[in-house]
Formats: sequence, structure tokens, C-alpha cells
Amino acid sequence: MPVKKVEKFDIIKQALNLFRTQGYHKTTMANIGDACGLLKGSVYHYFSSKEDLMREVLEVLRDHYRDKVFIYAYDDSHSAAERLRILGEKSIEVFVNGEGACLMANIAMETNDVVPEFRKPIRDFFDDWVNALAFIYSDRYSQEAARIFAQESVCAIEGAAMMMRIYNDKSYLLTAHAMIMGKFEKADKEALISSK
Amino acid sequence: MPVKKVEKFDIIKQALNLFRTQGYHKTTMANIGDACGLLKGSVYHYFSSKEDLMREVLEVLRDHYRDKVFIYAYDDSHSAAERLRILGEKSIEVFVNGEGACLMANIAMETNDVVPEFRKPIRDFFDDWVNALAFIYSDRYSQEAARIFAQESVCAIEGAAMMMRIYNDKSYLLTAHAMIMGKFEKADKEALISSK
Amino acid sequence: MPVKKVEKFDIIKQALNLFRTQGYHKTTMANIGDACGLLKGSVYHYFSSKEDLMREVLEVLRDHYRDKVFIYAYDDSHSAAERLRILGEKSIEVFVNGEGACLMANIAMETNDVVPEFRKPIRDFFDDWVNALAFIYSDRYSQEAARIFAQESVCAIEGAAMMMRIYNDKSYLLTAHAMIMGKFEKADKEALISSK
Amino acid sequence: MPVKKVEKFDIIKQALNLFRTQGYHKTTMANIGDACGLLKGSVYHYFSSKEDLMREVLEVLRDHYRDKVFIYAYDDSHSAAERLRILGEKSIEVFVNGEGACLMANIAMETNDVVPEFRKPIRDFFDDWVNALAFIYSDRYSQEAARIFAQESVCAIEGAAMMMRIYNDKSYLLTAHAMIMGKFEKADKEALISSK
DNA sequence: GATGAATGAGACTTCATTCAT
DNA sequence: GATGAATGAAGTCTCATTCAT
Repeated sequence: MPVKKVEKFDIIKQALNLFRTQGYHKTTMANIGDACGLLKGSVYHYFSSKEDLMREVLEVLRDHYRDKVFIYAYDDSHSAAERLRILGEKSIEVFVNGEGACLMANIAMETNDVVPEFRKPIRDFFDDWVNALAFIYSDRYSQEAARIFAQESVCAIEGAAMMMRIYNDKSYLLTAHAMIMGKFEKADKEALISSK
Repeated sequence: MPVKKVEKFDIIKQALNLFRTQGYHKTTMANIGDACGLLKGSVYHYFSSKEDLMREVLEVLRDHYRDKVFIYAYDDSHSAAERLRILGEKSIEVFVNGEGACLMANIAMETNDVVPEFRKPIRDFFDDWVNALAFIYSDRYSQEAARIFAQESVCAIEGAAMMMRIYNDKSYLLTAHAMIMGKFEKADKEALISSK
Repeated sequence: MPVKKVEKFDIIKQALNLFRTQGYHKTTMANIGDACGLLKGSVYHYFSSKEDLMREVLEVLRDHYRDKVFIYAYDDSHSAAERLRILGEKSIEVFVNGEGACLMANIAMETNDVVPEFRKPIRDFFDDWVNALAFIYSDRYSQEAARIFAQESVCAIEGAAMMMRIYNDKSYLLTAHAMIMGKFEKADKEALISSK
Repeated sequence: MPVKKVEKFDIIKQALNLFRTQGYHKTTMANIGDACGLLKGSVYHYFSSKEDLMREVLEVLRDHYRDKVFIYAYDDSHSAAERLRILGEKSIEVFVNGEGACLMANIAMETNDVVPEFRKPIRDFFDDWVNALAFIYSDRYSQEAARIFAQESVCAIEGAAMMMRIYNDKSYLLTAHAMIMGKFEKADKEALISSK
């Protein structure tokens, strides 16, 4: 029976949302328990500590993006531009539904210097993301240029997510995606022109 | 001769660095006291609460940027490109010296949903920044386009600051500035071309 | 067999005694914890704050008097004089056992101007007391006169409780009760005489 | 020049009012300083400690009552009833002007079991009061009866002061005084009758 | 597996007090 | 005499964590 498994995942989902919006230190085990209909003591049946819970949250999120989002970057059945569009769409969906906050970025900023254990899963996530974009971009850019553009893209999106949250205005994210798509498509044309 | 007295501004500076690197909730009044050679109780001689101290930190930082950095955007004695370069240089200086963390962004992400009092000073800071860049850009862009480019620039730099911190790699920030400068200069040429 | 657990009511009883003798501000959560064999932090498992605990203490005491003491005022199976005697006896018992201090009066005096939240339960207690006495007195006095005599009686007893505490001499309370009983009985005779 | 003396007395007066309404523990040295236009540190030029200040407050109040109020009890130029009226008038004045709180009673209740140093001045005050009333009453009562009536009178007035404060209703005090005067005058008539 | 009681460390804050200027 | 900076003890409260039931 998958009952237990589901419950554990529920805790992770609730914790993810709380960590995302309230941050790591402000979110208490009682908050998490409340959100799941559990007492805080009961959360310890599933996770040995708050840090452990956070690690699992980061892992689940990393896996989710790798398996359900970034994977599309490598899907040959779509054009590069199309794949870029899909990635953008999916991350907008997640960011915007999740009240415009990126767990990875927020936890990175809050805990980078105080809970070093979280660094690796966070870096892994961003590695995956940059690699995925670089793979798409390598269609029209050199290895080197694709990588830099990928990094720039991630910066642009994360910066936009931050502004979106500060100003409570979703347009930042849309603008960022449009900018990236535009730049990529322009590269396309230039590539076409120069290849003539 | 006065005994070495702690200046209020010293506390603000130390607090700024601690808040920037450890975050708001993880930084304790004892940490701040320690950094100034004071007991935690003594900090209350200057600030009525931790929140109050943070408010003053945000205010000081906002004022600093407005008066010492963004002000160059409006300095007629330099060309637009030159002014853009100066702004970039100054913020790199601050970010990088400050161990690569942007207090405004970090606190925004950590406290946006839990300490609404901090929202206004943070927004004010970003308003100042966007306005300054938009003013420079309006030299070669329409009002509308300048504003959007300014927002994109801030996003790019903040995203880069985040990546810099996560990967402990200062090149992100340099790349972001180079990209912005490049785009602005290209606009220059295009403007020249189209004005022919 | 359950491990000896602290009952919520135990905490209330211990707190009542401490508040009564040491006052509200001087009594600490650690004092209360100690008196119950708990750490100060553990008291918060039962009460959300010191003020909340005090509110419950006041409520319990008010309920106790209403249900276990003042209720006798309305018991038809005894004569008015007898009911008055019972009330006096019971309150002497409580006051004297409680080391001669009236929690309600003490907390009223200490917190009247600084913790307005306590005013209502305190007034409710004194309302109950005056009403109970007035009901007894209405047997031989007009509504109006009974009410005033009831108020005077409460004043006399509370004043006596104060003097008892200051001089550590229980006779004040006995004297006050004797005076009240005497006055009531005299009214009886006068009533008899005037009814001839 | 009596400048200094006056200032010290100012502090005592302000402290008296604060202690009376807020209680001993809740009143801070900063409160007292504020009320005098001093910083809290400066109060220590006049009093070695908060306890010391309170002791002086109690002493001043005791002296005031002894020299300016109770002294009328022994003034041969008025009848006993007149002297009783004067005492009542003066204490109503003080109580009611002083926002209906009796410093002596309040501090007695709050500190009886925790600051034994205050007991003696408080007892001295009440001794003075009882003696003064007993002296008046001895005009028409036996030594013994006068003393008991004096104690009852003090109880009645203090109880009334308490109720006045709890209900914010000055009539309690007036009623108490009327009751005492009435009882004394009745004794007068009875004495006259029995002396026939 | 869940509960709720309990812990203990540590957070923010207050405050009487001291002292150099 | 007054100030303001500083102290240190203590107070209220929070919270991750443990554990018997």
C-alpha cells in the first residue's frame, strides 16, 4: 500500500511551499506539521531533522526539474526553439503558481553561508538547468557561447523571479522569457544569414 | 580623550554584513554585538529592536546607493556609456567586497512574506536603480524601451550576484556587466546606422 | 501506568499562589515552572503566555467562588443569617489558608492601570460577590439598602484582608465578619420591632 | 539655595504617582526619569537604588499624612465629629486626586512578601492612621472599642479605595466616609441618651 | 505511526545599575 | 549634577528535538 509513501511526499510538498515563501529559518516544524495535519513531533517519523527534511525537499525538487522539465531540452522530436519555449513555459508555470518564489534561489541566498550542506543539491539543480539550456543553444551557438548564454538566461530568469516577488508583478518573468526567446531566434536568423 | 565608543554607524555596518551573509533570522543580536565589541543588550541602546536595526540598515544602504552610486547616472559631465560603466564598476565593487551578496535581494527573498515592513525600503532601492539605468538608457532608447532594458539589467545583475554566490565565482557578475555594456553600445551603433 | 504528568490545573493552582503572594510582575514563569516540577519553557505547553495563564487563573478563581461559595447565598434551605455565616466562613477559609492574601484584590491593585485585560474577570468576581450578599441582605433590607450594605461588606472584608496581611494578624478578618453579622442581625431585630 | 532639595522632592513626587498607579515592579527608573525630565542614570545622583527611592517615597508619604492630615485628630480646637470630618475630607482629597489609588495599600499588597524592607514604613503609616482615629473615637468610645472602630474604619476606607479603583467609581469612598461619620454620630446620640 | 508532554538551548528584550566624561 | 554608553542578569518566549504511551 502506498499510503505511507504518499504521506511522506505530502510533507515534502507542504514543506517546500513553506520554505519557499517563509524561508528556512522562519519555517518551524510546527508550521510544517500544521500544514499536513500532523503534530510537529510526528514529522520526525519521516525525517530525522529539519535539515534532513530540507535536503529531501531540495532533492525532490531537483529530481522533478531534471525528470519533468529539463529533460525536454534533450527531446529530439522538437526543434531547438520549440524546446526552449517548453522549458520556459514549464518554469513559468512552477514559479508563478508557486507564488512567484524560487525555492532553490531563496534557500541558496538564505543558507549559503550558514548551512553548507545545502550547497551541493542547489548547485546540482542549477547545473542541470544550465546544461539543459546550453544543450539547446548549442544548436546555434558554439559550445562556449552556448554555455555563457545559458548562464545568462538562468541569471535573467532568477533575477526576474526576484523582481516579480518584490513588486508582486508577474510581467518580469514573461519579459525575461521573451527576451531570451528573442535573442535565440535572432541568433537563428544570423546563423542562417551567415551560413548562406 | 573619549573612551573608544561604538558609533551607531559601526553597528549598522557590522549588522549589514551579518544580515547579508547569514540572513535576517539566523543573525542574532548577540552576533551583532560581538562584531562590534558590545554585549547583545547594549545594542538596544541604539536600536529599539532587531527589526528597527534592520530598517536602519536598509535605509542606510538605500541612501548610500542613491547618493553615492546611482547619482552618477545623472552626471552630465560623462557620456551615457561612461556613466553606465561607472555604475557597473561601483556596484561590482560593493557586491564583490561584500562577499558577493546583495543585502537587498537576500533580505527581500527571505522576508518578503514574513516581514512586510521591509518591503518598502527594498522596493525604493530597486526603484532608484531602475530609474537610474533608465535615465542612462533613454539617451539611445525610447522611454518605454529604456525602462524595460533597465529592468532587464537589474534582473541580470541580481541573477548574476546569486549565481556568483552559489558557485563562489565572480565571473558571473563581470559577464553580466559586459553583456549589458555590449547591448547598450550595440544600440549606439544601430542608432548611428539608422540615423544615417 | 502513565508517568506522573503535570495537570494543567496544577499549574493554575501553583500560579495562583505565587501570583497571590508575590504579585504578577514579580512572579516569573521559572518560579511557576519550579513550583510544578517543570522547566519554564514547558509551561508554554499549556499556556500561550504569562498573561494567558493569569487570565485562566482569574477565571478559575471566579468560577470557584461563584460555584462553590457564592452559590450558598441562594440556597433556600438555610436562613439568611445562616447563609451569611456560611459565606463568611468559606471566604475566611480561603483567605486564611491562602496566606491571607486575596488574589483578586492584589492583582487588581497591581495591574489595574497596566494590564487592562484583567479588569473584566476581576470585576466579574466582585459583581458576583456583591450580588450574592445583596441577595441575602434583601431578606431584611430594601433592594437599594441591601446593595449598599453588600458593597460595604465587601469593602470591609477586603480592607481587613489587606490589614491582615500587613500586620500578619488574622483577627482583622474575624472582626470584619463579626461586624457584618452583627449589623445584619441588628437589622433583624429592628425589623421585628418596627413590624410590631 | 533650596534648588536641589526641590528637585529631589520632585523625583519623589513623580515616583510616588508612578508607583501608585503602575506598581513597584512595573515602574522603571527610566519611567521615573522621564517624568522628571531626567535620564534614568541621573536618578542615581539622588537615590542609591530603586528600593532606596521607594523607601524615601514611603517615608515622605508617611510624614505628610502624620504632619498634615492625622495631626488634625489631636487638634483641640475642633469637636471630635469635626475632626473626623476633616480627616475624611483630606484623605478623600488625596485618594481621589491621586487617581483613586492608595500608594501604601498598593505597595503593601504587591511587595509584602517580596520586599520586607517596605513593611515597616507601611505599618507605621497605618499605625498613625489607626491611632489618630482611635484618639478621636475615644471621645465617645472606650479605649478598646475606639481602637476596633478605628481599625474597621481604615479597613472600610481602604476597601472602598480598592473598589473605587476597580470600578472607576468614586462613590465607594464617599459612602464609606458617610457610613463612618454616621456610626460615630449615632454613638454620640446613644452616649447622650445613656448619660441622661 | 501518532501523540502530547517535556526538554534545553537560545532567541529577543528589559532594566537596575555603574561609570567615564 | 547630568549624560549616555555599557553592562549583566534575568525575563518572556520559541523551537528543534526526544520519548513514553
